Amino acid sequence: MKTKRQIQKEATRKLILDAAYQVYANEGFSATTNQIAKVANVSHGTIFVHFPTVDNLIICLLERFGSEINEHLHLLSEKDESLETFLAAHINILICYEDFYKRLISEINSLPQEAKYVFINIQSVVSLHLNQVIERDKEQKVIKEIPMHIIFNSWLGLIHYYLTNNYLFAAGSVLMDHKDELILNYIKLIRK
Amino acid sequence: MKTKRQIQKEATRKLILDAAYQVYANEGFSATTNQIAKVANVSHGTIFVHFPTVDNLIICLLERFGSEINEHLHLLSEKDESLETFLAAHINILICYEDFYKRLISEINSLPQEAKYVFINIQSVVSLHLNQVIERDKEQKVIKEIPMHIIFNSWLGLIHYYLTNNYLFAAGSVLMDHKDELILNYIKLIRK
DNA sequence: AAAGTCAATGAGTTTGGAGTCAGTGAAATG
DNA sequence: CATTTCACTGACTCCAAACTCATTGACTTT
Repeated sequence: MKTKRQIQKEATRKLILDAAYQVYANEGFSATTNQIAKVANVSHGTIFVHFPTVDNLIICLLERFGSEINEHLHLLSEKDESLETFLAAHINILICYEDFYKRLISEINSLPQEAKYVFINIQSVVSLHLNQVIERDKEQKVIKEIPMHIIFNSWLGLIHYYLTNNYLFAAGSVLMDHKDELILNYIKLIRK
Repeated sequence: MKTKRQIQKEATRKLILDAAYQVYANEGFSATTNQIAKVANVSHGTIFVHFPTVDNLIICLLERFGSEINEHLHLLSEKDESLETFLAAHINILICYEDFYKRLISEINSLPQEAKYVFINIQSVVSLHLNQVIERDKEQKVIKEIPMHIIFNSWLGLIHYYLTNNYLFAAGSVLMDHKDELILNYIKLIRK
C-alpha cells in the first residue's frame, strides 16, 4: 500500500517529466530547467529533488519515451500486415510524437551517451519489424536484391530527412503532409 | 595596394576562421570562443575585433564554407558525367569536409537562421546538378517514374542518415567506408 | 620624426543557467 | 498527541561563456 507521500511524489515526478517532454518538444534540448519548472508548476528546486542532474532527467525522459514508442511498435508486429500498412502505421506512430522525435533525431549527438542507447534501441525495434514484413515480400520475389540494411536505412533516412529539414517544407506536420507520397514512392523504389 | 595592417588583419581573420572550422568540426558548434582563440593562437578579445558576436562568426564561417563547397560542385557539372561518377564525385567532395559537414547537418536546427540559408543553398546546388544527370538517364528510360524531389531526397536522406548515425557504424570516415555500397545500391533503387 | 591610428591584448564585467540548502508544514509514526 | 520524516520551496552560490575596454606598441600619415 502506497502512502499519500509516495503517491504525491510520483505524481510530481510525472508532472516534471510531462513538462520536460512538452518543453523539449517545443524548444529543443537546450531549454532550461527554469522553463520546465514553470510549465510543471513546481519550484525550480523540486526538479533536483527528483533528478540529480539535468542529464539524468533527460535520460529518464528518454527511457520513458523509448518504452512508450516501442510498445506502440510491438502492437504492429502482432498483425500480419502488408508493407504499405506497416509503413503507414510506422509513420502514424511517429506523428503522435512528431515534435519531440524531431528534436531527438536532430539533437541526439549533443545528448548524453545513455540517450544514444535509447535511440539505438528504438531504431532496432523498427528494424526488426520492417525486417519481418520485408522478408515475407522477398519470398514472393517482389522486392529487389538489395541488402536489408540499405532497405532499412533508406526508409529511415528518407523519413528523418523530411523531419530534420522540416523548415524546407511546411509549417505543420511534415509527416502528415507527405505520408502518402513517401510511402507510395518508397515502395516504388524497393520493388522490382 | 594593401597596407601591412590590412594584410595582417586579413591573415588574423583567416586564422580565426580556420581555427573555428577545426574546432567546430571536432567539438560541434557548442565549442567556445576560448577554444577557438587557443587554436588560432590569438587572444580571446581578438575574436571580437573581427566578429561582433559568435553567431556572426558562425555565419561568416558557413558562408565561406558554402562558397567553397559550391565551387567544388560546379566543377562537376562541366563534365558530362554518368550517374555513378556524379554520385561518387559528390561523396568525394563531402569526404573532404566530412567532420564539419556532419556537425552542420546534425546541428543545423540550433544554428542562427542565416546559417540555414547557407545550408539550403548548398542543398539546392547539389539538387541542380543531380537533376541534370538524372534527366539524361530518364530520357533513356532507365530511371523509374518517381518525382525528382523524392529521388533527390532519398539520396541526401541516405547519405545524411549514415553521417548523423556515424556512431552506429564506424570510428573513421563513414563515407569512405560505405561509399561504393551506397552508390551501388542507391542506383539499384532508382533504376528500373 | 612627431602625431595619429588601429590591431591585438587580457583582465574584468555581465549574464544566465545548473545545482544547493536551510526552512516549512503536512504526513507518517509510535 | 508529540515527534519525526520528508516533499517541496525559493533565495542563494557557483561557474562558464560571451562580450567589453583601457592599454600597448607597431604601423601609417603628414
